[in-house]
Amino acid sequence: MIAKTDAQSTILVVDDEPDIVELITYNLEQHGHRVISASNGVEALEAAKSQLPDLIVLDVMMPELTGTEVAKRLRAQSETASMPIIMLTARSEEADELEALGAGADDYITKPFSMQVLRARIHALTRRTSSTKGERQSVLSMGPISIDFNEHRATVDGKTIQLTITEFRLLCALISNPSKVLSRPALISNAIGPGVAVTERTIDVHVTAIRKKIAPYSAMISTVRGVGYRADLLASVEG
Amino acid sequence: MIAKTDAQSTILVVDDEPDIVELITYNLEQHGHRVISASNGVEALEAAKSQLPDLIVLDVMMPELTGTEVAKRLRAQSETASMPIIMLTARSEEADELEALGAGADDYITKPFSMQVLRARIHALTRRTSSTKGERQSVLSMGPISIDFNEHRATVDGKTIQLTITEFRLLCALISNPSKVLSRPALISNAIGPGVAVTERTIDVHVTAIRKKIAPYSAMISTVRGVGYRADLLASVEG
DNA sequence: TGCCTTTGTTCAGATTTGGTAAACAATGAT
DNA sequence: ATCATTGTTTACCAAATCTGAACAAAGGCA
Repeated sequence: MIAKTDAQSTILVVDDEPDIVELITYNLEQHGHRVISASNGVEALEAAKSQLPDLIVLDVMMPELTGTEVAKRLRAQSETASMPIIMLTARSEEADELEALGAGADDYITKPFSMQVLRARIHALTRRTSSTKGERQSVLSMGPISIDFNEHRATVDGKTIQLTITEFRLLCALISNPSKVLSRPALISNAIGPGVAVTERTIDVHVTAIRKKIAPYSAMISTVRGVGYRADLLASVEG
Repeated sequence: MIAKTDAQSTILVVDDEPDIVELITYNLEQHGHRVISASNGVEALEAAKSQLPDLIVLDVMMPELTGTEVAKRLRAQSETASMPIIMLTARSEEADELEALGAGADDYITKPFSMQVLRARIHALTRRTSSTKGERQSVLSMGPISIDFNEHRATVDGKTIQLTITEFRLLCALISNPSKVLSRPALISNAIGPGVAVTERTIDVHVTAIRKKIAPYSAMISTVRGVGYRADLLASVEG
């Protein structure tokens, strides 16, 4: 989970101009996305429903079904209701933008646009949507503890502490979900590997090790009896 | 009343020009948002951490700490890492936009902008985050008592109370069914486990324990003689 | 009122759960 | 091959918690 990039997301590109579709498709594929396309609203709705892409890039001006209308219908269907939508348009009128956003679009870009900007916006949106984790930020901190994902290092009060891989991942999982209680199975799945069968008590052993190493802040990882563990700033205050 | 006022969101507005702050504040308040403001990056970081707003409107060009830098630091703190950020800027250079989005902003608007557009984008962003953040209703409240499932934590008048797992589940069952009487067998099935055989009187013991811990609101859990228990706001009013 | 049922409360044994050390296994380096 | 490091399991202990029993209190009813 830690090294997950947004690279694998599937993106549906909808435009009635083949050139535009091809341009976007090519560029996004170059950057590691899986791309499917549609050239009109009806196709777009079908593709969205059957393929469940992670994001839709949707042209507003299309014959028959406009992008706005497509967005509305997507929002009305429970399977696609929360699918991120970026609208493309040649017109930059404020009214158009309001209509698009009102129809349920998450973002609105006017043509001509730079592919870099489109990618940045796709990234911003998928980062938020793509499930619960995966802040790609390289350093994340919680009170006196901070973690550098890239360098695979953790520091307490600015001093580096020596964590093993498993301990590091466990601490990441806990700190990435502040105050949230994570069950032992969830922690195993996060820190050791999904589907790997290990005793739940293994987690306890690692937690003990981490607590020793983050002293004097060991209370930041609190045990929730019968449920799991939680990383929390307040816990250390209260004792 | 049981309904809470999270219908309108709290928004942090950050800009070093007082006029802009006032304009945005006034307009957003007119539309039912709660607004807090900051005039520089340091204030912004403090406010974001202590107030935990639902969204931040952040000017890029500020003395000392730039908006981009503020965004990066927010993303690096686990408490604020997933806070939605809309960047404002006077410049519409592509490089600026990429830098802002790269720093973790969710959206980017160039000045001069229309308040309608800003509101529409705020709406689009809060709609998305409020729906995806709590994968399931993570917090449930009834008067002074509230329960957070993710954090596995119950609070009375904002103060955390220490519940055992059975007490926690029992309270959940009761509060999830406001004013509804739950029989002891139903409570056993809910809080202890379906099919688990325990004496019905065990529930009484746990209810007693809960009542002590939620004092002075112990009357919120009322006994219905011969039937079971009920959690109810009104019960505490009449005392 | 007096009787009987239901509920409140306390308490102690039984049980579950978590902390930790140590044994054991696996992995990787020299 | 040997050793060091890390991961996992196991075992034992301590602590938290559950639960049934016992008794007191309250409520309902004739």
